[in-house]
Amino acid sequence: MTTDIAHGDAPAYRRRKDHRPDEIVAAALEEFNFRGFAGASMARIAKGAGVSRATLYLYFENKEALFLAVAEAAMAGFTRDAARKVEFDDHTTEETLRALFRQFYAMMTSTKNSALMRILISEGPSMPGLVQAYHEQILRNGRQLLERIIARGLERGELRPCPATRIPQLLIAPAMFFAIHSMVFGELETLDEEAFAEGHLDIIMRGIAA
Amino acid sequence: MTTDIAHGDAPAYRRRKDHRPDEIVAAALEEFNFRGFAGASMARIAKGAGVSRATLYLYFENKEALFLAVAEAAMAGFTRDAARKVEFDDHTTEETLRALFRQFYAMMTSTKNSALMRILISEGPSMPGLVQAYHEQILRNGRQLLERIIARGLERGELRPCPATRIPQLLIAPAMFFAIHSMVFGELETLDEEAFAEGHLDIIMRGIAA
DNA sequence: CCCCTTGCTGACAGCACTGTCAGCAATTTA
DNA sequence: TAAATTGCTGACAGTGCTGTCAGCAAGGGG
Repeated sequence: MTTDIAHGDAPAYRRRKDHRPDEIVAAALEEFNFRGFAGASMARIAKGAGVSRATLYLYFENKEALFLAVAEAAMAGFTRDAARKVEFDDHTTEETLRALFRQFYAMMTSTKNSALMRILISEGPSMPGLVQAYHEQILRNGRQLLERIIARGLERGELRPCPATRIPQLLIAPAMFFAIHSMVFGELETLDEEAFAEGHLDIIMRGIAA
Repeated sequence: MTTDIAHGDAPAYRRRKDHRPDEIVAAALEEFNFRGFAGASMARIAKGAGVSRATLYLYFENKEALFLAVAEAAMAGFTRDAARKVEFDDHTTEETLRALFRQFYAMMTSTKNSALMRILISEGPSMPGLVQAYHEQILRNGRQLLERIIARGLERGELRPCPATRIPQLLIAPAMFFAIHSMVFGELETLDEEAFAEGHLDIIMRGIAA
């Protein structure tokens, strides 16, 4: 009856102390993403992780601690991915931005980041600490990277000084829009990522190029 | 002790059949926005509306019906505001877009629309009907309006055919980004709406102008 | 002034979910 | 193989919430 390898005396459970946390966090991410914090049920998370409900409390103090662990893990994944730095010394600003955007679109549309964004938007008001952590750990670095690229572009005369070069968020806004649009309306109306990203870069480069 | 006008025999409640629904919906919007559907409590909504919990069930069948009424009301408000049509026959495409964007930013950053967006993002996965209604009632019209403006701009030779003119979402993406950014990070980092909108228009016009 | 209609409420039942705990059984050690 | 360790579970208590209902009282009609 159990899904075990061996026939015969099937054990009711296996002891797998070091695999549990990740499996629980993964199941929890899905549940929190779909139902939100309040709507999530520890029972469903346990089921998803293939474990009893009480086990969750062996690894996480309570529901909120598990939630924070999920968010933390998603953020860690984000910064880890972003650590693949964009090398831009040898390239034009356009080439650099193209590479950055490509990487950024891939990251933004990953299911993990979608979940993280949804969680931030949904639970932000009741968990300001989470918002602050995201802001400090992720947004700040992203903005600084962008500012460096822009500064270099201006210095080299490849970009013109304009309102947009003073508000780096303007440059990546369409990518975030795309991610959220896909997340919310993906089932109803699929935007072509390739075409969207290409149009995005096109409009940006024409808009800020010298 | 009651907050009534007259002293003396203060009535415990007043009968106000025709004011109740709006007051309940208003209180519910706030609660749903802050806590999400699952986290919202009918007791808190009742308190916010200055009414007993049982009264909610006189006007709305259950929590979900109240939630849908809230969403419906927010959407109605949205389309009503948008009905102030942008007259663009006599103006250049840039002037038209400028007027449209100004109106759009005002709408997007209103607390009502912020709440609607948060609700859509949070509860969308478990309430696909809501997403579809928003998509049909609001997004479709907005996109068509934009497409008409773009078509006229191309016709007049004020815009150049480019990827962005084929994906109208690209044009308004920064405004939606701004709304969500303000909603989530408004307390930590305030973007200047005026400057952002100006930069947005600047970059767009340079990007798609002929 | 008194009665009738009905908007509104307090109290009740039922449910789902969180967090806990004694004890079972999978695995390790001797 | 037998004993010790400990990862894991089923069952329990407690809580907060939704939806219901008999009845009170505000306001209108006679």
